[in-house]
Amino acid sequence: VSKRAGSPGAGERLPAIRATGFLGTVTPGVPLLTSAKREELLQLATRLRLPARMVLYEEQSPARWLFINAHGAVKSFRDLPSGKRRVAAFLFPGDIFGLAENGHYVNATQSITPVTLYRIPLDTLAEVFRHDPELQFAFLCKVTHELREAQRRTITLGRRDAAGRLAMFLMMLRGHLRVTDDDPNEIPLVMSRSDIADFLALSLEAMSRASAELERRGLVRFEGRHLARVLDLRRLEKLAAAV
Amino acid sequence: VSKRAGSPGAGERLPAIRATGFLGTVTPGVPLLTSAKREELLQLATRLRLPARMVLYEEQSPARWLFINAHGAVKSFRDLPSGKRRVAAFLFPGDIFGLAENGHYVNATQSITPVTLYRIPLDTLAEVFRHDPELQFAFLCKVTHELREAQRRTITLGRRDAAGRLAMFLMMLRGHLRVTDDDPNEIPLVMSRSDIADFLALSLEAMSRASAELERRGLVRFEGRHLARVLDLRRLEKLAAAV
DNA sequence: CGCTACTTTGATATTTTTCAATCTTGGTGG
DNA sequence: CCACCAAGATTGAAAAATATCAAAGTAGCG
Repeated sequence: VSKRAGSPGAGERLPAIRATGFLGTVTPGVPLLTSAKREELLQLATRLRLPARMVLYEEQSPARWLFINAHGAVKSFRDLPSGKRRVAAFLFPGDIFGLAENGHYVNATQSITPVTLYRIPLDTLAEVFRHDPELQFAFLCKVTHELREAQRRTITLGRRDAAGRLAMFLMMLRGHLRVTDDDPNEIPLVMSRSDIADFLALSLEAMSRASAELERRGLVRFEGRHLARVLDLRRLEKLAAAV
Repeated sequence: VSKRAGSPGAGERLPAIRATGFLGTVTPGVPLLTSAKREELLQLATRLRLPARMVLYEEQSPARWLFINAHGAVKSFRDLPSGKRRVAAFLFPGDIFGLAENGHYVNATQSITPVTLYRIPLDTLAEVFRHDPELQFAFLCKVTHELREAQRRTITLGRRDAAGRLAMFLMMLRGHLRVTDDDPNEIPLVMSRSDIADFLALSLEAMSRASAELERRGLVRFEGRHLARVLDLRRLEKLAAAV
């Protein structure tokens, strides 16, 4: 088995697709694809390493590739006529993006950190799906997984209170931590406050006040701009769950 | 080709799956499944006819079937600890529901009107997917389609103004009208105001005031509880698009 | 060390929620 | 056929929360 384009660093190989099965047949935590299948996918993909703040594609531009995030963070967003911006999703390693609608991307995407991506031509993918049901099934599970996350988020946004929304966001990020990460109470915040505000549909100021409130109540401490330390998980969970 | 369980009435056959492809290869409006494939699906499915207000399954209950809506309307929802209810989706003919997470349904579902559903055992479906990539692909497109709708909704909910949210909802419903329907300006509202409020994450009162505002501004007239007549499509679209 | 971008804080305005009461409508039974 | 009932829907007034506008404070980076 040859490694293409040199030896990727740790965490930069084609990652397991992050998802849980929808049939109850897939055990959580078990990768959806065997390593053989992943190797097969690799043959189709081009690896890209890109710096932070790079626009991957624009809203409504013609869709040619599907992307798999292997390392780093990407945001998917839309700019509204009013000048507001809504972040549709943050994409972490193991996440897929670039699913299009009638041949056009729906959201714009931009790297937040330096990223490593695998890029697969959509027509190739369609062809592969025709011949490889197992591979397609992995994608189906993944998209289903993302659909559930989107629905969950819908419920998040239904909340009135800014602090509760932020709590849900932090718990969401915490859920994305790899088990290998050192301290599960340290939540890295790769994105800016402004990005979080756009994600939670809050004004930047409301977002800032919400984080101040979480600190005041002793649930979380924000250490610098890029780390949230959970101080009282029990109460943070409770706040995130409620409403 | 035999019709099982007698001759279904119009609109109660296994419907085309409502979706647009994500590869740009599927022409909008063209059914994802050939009639042969639909017939194949039929062999696996059980047809159910149920009255209005029937609970199809509870939140977090073990998932055994996937459902395809053939006729009528269903709501998918979650009840929150506070007693509030959030409607995750309204499901119309051609919609699929019952995608589970680790073997359990995520939302509860209830029929709004009398419905005709096709029910397919999940394990059967998994088996079929293994052997029939084309059929699986139709489902993949459908789930992708629903993911986009969920993301769009996320943006809807990000709006502050109740009237704008209601306008977006009405435009969404209008998009679901079949081309065969008589007057594209008559939007049937099968669900209650309360359901709409739960869908838009508004209080019932705010919902009511929002509809009053749309009427006052001459965009829509609500004729009885179950019909919205669009009076000024241009301005309604504008209101729905803005922000 | 200073610039620039990002973030926080303060005060006011706008909007929605909440609580309470009234009004409609559709269905039922006398 | 009509009156009544109950669920659903509307309206009003006060309370709570976020948006907005404005200004000051921080931190990262060259």
